[in-house]
Amino acid sequence: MSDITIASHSYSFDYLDNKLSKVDTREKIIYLGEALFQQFGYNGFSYKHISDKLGIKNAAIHYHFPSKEDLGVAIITHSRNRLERWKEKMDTLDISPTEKLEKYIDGMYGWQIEKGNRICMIAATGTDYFSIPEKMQQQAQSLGYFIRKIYTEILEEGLKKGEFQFEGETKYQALSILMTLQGSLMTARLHGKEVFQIAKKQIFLNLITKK
Amino acid sequence: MSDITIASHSYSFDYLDNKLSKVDTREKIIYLGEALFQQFGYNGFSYKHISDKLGIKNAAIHYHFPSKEDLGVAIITHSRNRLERWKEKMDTLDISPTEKLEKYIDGMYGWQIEKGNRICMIAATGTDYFSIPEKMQQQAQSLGYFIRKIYTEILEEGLKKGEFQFEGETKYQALSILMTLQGSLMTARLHGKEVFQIAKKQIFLNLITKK
DNA sequence: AAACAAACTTACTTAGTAGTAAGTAAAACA
DNA sequence: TGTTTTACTTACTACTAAGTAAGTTTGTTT
Repeated sequence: MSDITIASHSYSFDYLDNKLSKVDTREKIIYLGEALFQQFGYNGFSYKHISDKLGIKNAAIHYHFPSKEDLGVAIITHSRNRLERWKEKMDTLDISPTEKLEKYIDGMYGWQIEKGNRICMIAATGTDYFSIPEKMQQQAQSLGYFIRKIYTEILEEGLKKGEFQFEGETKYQALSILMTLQGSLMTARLHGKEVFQIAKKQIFLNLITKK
Repeated sequence: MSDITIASHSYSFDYLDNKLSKVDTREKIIYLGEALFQQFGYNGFSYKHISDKLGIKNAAIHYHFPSKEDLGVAIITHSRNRLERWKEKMDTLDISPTEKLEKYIDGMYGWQIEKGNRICMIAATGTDYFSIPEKMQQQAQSLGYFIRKIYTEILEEGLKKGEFQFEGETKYQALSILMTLQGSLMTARLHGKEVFQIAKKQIFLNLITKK
């Protein structure tokens, strides 16, 4: 039984099973919570969805995360930690800005489409912004700035090396690219996965130096 | 009493009062429902929020809209009708593609930021996509294609008249612009209204012919 | 004046939500 | 070996959600 039903929409979490079986309950809750949060929003999932899926009782989740706010905070923290660890690994690679940008786009956005039509953490917190606790809002803000910084640095490097060419300030071009990617994950739900590939293609077309 | 509180976030609806006082209850419900939907999401608002604000009982809303699905459908229909009427008016204006694009961006996205940090209807339906009724999903899809067509036509005209210059297919550039605008409304919640202006600026920088 | 329908209210049901208090089994510790 | 701690379960509470059935008021039609 690897399915979960929310609002008559049955969703498969098979892809989580492998990971879930290897870690403890606390981590399982965060993993599943993260997926649910990015698929159904903060108001769209409950402790029961998680406990049913994990074969435990809802009180068990309250043991690990007394309030939903605690869980929400843990989810964003987990998401950020994973991104930071991944960035460290990426930084050791000696690749061109163009390759780097593509790896970042695929690593941060591409897989979310494949794995259950998720939207990114910034979009997930953004849409529910006025109904999530203040702590989560602050975390999301900070995560957003962190991501903007990453992309600004990549564009900066691409400019210097002459691989990229664009108008306006680098940090604003980076922000613009991120907003496009955010929007593409959402639009992909309505109009299909292809729109993400289209977004990616247009981003590079608008960026790569014309010869 | 012009405020409504959802998840300890009090929100002002003053700007609706003027309009609300002139129309009947059914229309008031749709007006307010639309605002709430775009601010808090489909799962984030209830009949009680609406009835409290309008000084009626929740059953009164059920009289006009037996199920929440009926209300949701009415909200998207209303949103689409307004856009269609507005487009008809816009089509009579004899303005350049550049001016036209700016008017469309401000008319469809700009005011949403000012009036209660709304996200656009496509983003609102996209984030809650898996927990909204199928009818709403279909309507949202159709509305999305309609909007894409509008922007594609503007870009097409701009290309012909030599005002715009961009890489890739016109319909994909239009889609890319729309996704950027969508993302900007969401990011504006976390990082402030300025990001919408930045998005707009970058869109035009990437579009306007360099001399 | 009587009948009817529109637009509600009152009062309720059912189901789901976050959260809690008290108890339990097994592992870790002293 | 006895005690404490960890990780739960059982069994609840308080609350909010959508939705409904029956009654009430008000205005309109016949």
